[in-house]
Amino acid sequence: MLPATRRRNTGAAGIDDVAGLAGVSPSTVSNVLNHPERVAPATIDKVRRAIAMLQYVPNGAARSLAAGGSRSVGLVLSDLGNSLFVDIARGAEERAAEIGVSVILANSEGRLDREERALEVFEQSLALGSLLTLNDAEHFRAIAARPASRAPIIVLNYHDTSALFCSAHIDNVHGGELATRHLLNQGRSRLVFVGGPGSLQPVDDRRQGFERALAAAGVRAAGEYSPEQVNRADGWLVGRALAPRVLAGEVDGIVAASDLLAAGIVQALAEVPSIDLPGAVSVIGYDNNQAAWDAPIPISTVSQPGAELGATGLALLAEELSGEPHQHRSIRLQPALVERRSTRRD
Amino acid sequence: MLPATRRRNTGAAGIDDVAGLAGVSPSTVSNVLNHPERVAPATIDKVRRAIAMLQYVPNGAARSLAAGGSRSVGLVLSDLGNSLFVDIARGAEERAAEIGVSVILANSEGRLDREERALEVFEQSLALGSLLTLNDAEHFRAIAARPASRAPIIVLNYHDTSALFCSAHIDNVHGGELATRHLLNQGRSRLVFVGGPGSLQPVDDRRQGFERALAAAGVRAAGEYSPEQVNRADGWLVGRALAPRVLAGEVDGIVAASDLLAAGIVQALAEVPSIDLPGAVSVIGYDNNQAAWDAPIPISTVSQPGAELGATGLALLAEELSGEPHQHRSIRLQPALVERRSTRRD
DNA sequence: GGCCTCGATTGAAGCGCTGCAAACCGATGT
DNA sequence: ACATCGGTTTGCAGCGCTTCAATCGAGGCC
Repeated sequence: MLPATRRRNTGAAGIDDVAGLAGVSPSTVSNVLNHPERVAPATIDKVRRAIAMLQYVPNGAARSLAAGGSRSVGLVLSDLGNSLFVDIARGAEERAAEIGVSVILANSEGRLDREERALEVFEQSLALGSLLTLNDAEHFRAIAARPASRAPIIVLNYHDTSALFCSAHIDNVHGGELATRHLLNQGRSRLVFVGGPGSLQPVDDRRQGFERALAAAGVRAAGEYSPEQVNRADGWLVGRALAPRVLAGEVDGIVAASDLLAAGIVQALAEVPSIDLPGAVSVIGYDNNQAAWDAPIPISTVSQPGAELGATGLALLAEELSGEPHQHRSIRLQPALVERRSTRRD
Repeated sequence: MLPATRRRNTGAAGIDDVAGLAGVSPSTVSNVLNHPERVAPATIDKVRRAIAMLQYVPNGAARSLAAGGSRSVGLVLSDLGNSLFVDIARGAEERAAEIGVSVILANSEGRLDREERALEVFEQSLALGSLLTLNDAEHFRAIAARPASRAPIIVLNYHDTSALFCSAHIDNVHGGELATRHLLNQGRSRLVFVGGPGSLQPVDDRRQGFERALAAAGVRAAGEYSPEQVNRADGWLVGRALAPRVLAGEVDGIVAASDLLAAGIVQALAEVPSIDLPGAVSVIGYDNNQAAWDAPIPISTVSQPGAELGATGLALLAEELSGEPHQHRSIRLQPALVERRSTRRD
């Protein structure tokens, strides 16, 4: 077991040592660090030199305590394996750098306990605020029910009407429509939707988009499938189940809620030699993951502006922290269709 | 621009409020939080109730300051897009949970400035220590040259003999041998190695393994290629260059330093109809990324125990923090061969 | 019954830094 | 020569918590 804390008195230089060496008061050293504009250039120089000489590293805890806050924001990601979240992190980091704060990350694996734990850690390290990616109503409620934290939370990748938080998300309903309309435009009319557990908001929204697009076109769905998960193995199973229906001409287009799912489906379908893909059936995925790119038959998909989502989240946080009178709001970003071979009818 | 700090006096409950409500002294509340064994059970109960009632959240900065340290460790990852690093994070988190600390992540994108910045942030938030993934000697030197930080640093995915830090890495030389021997065992003898910039230690080690395996078999290499990067596009270019040599029978096996590279090569080769793959040429990658799985022809690869690497790093850190007399050491983990279709000769 | 012991509790002293108001100082205006 | 005025610098009072020595009280022992 680790010792509860580090030893005190690590012999490291403190602000007083720097002040002594530079021949100024500790306050001046502090000012050099935090409000250089108030300090005469010559003094800044002296102090900087002393800092370098002593290899002084300010104690962040003391700083945060005295100042009442830090210069970092937390970002809780629900799936590091999904490039969407990596993009979110990149976008947030870029925007953070612009306004001079740093981003610290945590990985929740989509588990509520870990989401809460991460928020707690961020709060305790006095983060200015936290961005949290969420994808399910139950988690949202749990987070909303938490004792109001000191620092604001921005919810990403989830939308609701409660206005409890600022939030930003990508329009999955529209994304679902985009994918579905793409197939309809190619003359497909016997479409099925394959989505994971309906409790995941993004998946459910995509399904709604699917239905909406069909309704607009006056077409009836040829079915919906809900595997337990949205991964490749489940996609493969669904693909197996779908193969006979494709052969029977009952299904000529498949809208999948994720690229992994789509990749599994394509793989299963490709194993049946008599199925011509994409001739007889179009498959479209969602997310624009590497899986879609890499597939034997590159898979059409809907790409999400992850970096923009991260940047937007950070901007919302900055806005909320700015001190201006603030009204929670929700920003919606739009996904885009990416056409590849799995939906090309030559 | 953000305000430098949060407002003071956020009306949130403090330890004194809890103490007041529970009818004990602040010290006792602190003891309940940090040394419950010193407090009478009945008192613990009272205090816990008061904490819940007031939704008290201890101020981490004050805690860290007073205690001289926090309960979290930092982990700087160089490429969130590569599943190896995600695995490292998972392994480290799991091990951290076991010993009751939390892991905070930062993404360096393999850039030195960001590596340093992240370490700084971790230090300032008084992390117990940091794990840092590194992959190039220049960065290693820069980190080693840093003013000695308060908290220990463990280097991951890089090895050296300096014993400046504890470190853990995966034996890339052996991995390279594994890959190469696999091709040799299948009767391939005209092998080329395709690796990225030699400055990347993992890539260079894999190349060494390649050479060592050839030397042991008494075979001469049919060439080495060093694209700028180790991504798919560069792989594709190399594949193009290699195609005529494959057709001419000069090359019958390709050892690539990454799966992305291998995927690009396979793609380029597959575009030449007269090349039989894997009949005429075997291709093997490295990393066991999704790219290898997903490829039109699934690519054999070398899988790395990323989670184990992360867990090992955390164990080393715990050891170094334990206070026992400590000697820096370096742990080497072994990769494993994963056979797929790209090297199957039927 | 008085004295000692030991677990439980407490008061006070910081942890290292920042913010603020007061102090300082050379320059300017009259 | 003196009051005034910005730009600089400084001393002081905490930030909210932990720690440690000191205190308290209830048994236990002779």
